[in-house]
Amino acid sequence: MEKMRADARRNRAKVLAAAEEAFAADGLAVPLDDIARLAGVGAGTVYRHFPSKEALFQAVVLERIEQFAEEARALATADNPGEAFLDYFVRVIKQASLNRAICDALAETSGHAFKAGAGDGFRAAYGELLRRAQAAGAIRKDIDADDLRALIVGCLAVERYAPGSEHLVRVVVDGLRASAGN
Amino acid sequence: MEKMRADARRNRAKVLAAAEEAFAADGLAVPLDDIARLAGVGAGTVYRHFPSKEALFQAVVLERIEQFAEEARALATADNPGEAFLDYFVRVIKQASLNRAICDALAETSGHAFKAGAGDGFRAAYGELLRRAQAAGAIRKDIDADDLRALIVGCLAVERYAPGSEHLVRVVVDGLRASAGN
DNA sequence: GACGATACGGAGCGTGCGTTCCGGTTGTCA
DNA sequence: TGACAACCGGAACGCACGCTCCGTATCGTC
Repeated sequence: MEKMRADARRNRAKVLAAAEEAFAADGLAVPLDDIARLAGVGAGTVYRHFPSKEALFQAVVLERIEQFAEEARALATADNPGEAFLDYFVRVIKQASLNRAICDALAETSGHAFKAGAGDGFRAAYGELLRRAQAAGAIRKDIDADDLRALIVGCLAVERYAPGSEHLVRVVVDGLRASAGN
Repeated sequence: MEKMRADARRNRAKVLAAAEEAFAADGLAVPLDDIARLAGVGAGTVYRHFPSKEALFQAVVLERIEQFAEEARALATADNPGEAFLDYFVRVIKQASLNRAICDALAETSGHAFKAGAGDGFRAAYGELLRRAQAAGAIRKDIDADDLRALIVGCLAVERYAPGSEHLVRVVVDGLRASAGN
């Protein structure tokens, strides 16, 4: 991984960049040949660097998910936990809706992808944000971190079905406030 | 359609029944050969009765959608428009979440399916329910019928990601109440 | 019962995609 | 600079699926 030949390292980077772009545009559905062509590389070269299309997808996506986790951790000490949480919730949805790779990754149910602890940092981070907002009395208490992820997936589906309708996310946000149900 | 041979009519019914079951279980993704086998019929026979897999899917799904529309029309004169609307909203989601064919049909974006007026009865029916509930001051006024459909699609995504979590639908329901945002 | 029309079944075609294989090329190091 | 190992490209394989084709079986009718 470090003592790679120069061209190998170069090609690996090109593949990653191409995959990032292609997956962002069309999600996991993009054919691997398209990624290879976009990278200016043969399909075999992709497989020399990544054991499968799925692995390449995860390599691209995990980095981005980790960015989300980082953002969440930075907000963990915010003055207003309720605001911080809701802003974060909305921002994640807005960002993810611009990137089909992230959508597909978050919606991944079968678990064969991020089961092995990957993405857990993300979960822990927004879970903490949620807990603080609930403790501050800003967010209803009958939901947990997993529920939240499900809601994010749902909002992404809404955004995909009716692009650019942020007021629908606001419906969910209003439903999350403590004043609503619970 | 009427002067069909007896076996043809029989096989058509068998195909429809099999398709209903298979699509309900796995949505549009189910291979057509599976439907044929389940119906005890060759693939060619399916194509004699339906020009394409998509057409068969619509034949199965439209009937069901029309049931939803009927239900909505029956509720249009209910005493409490707010309650009637929300109950209907929840019931549609609950029913649809048990049937992947319906989920796929409702989430259909590309429009090549129900564009030609099909399913418009459904839209009109729940639109009317929504309008009455809004007029009664029970539901926020910044959403329309299309928004509602998007929310249904979102709730179905939630239900698919986290099966059996009805309290998440309640989050959306609470967000829809007039007391929430608007 | 026999004949024409109609319908049936399932093998086969075309396509798209993930993955593998291998002859040729290129980087690296002595 | 020569030689070996690492690497590359892209043709080819296997598989799945939508759809078609055609020899055969079945139905309706006289």
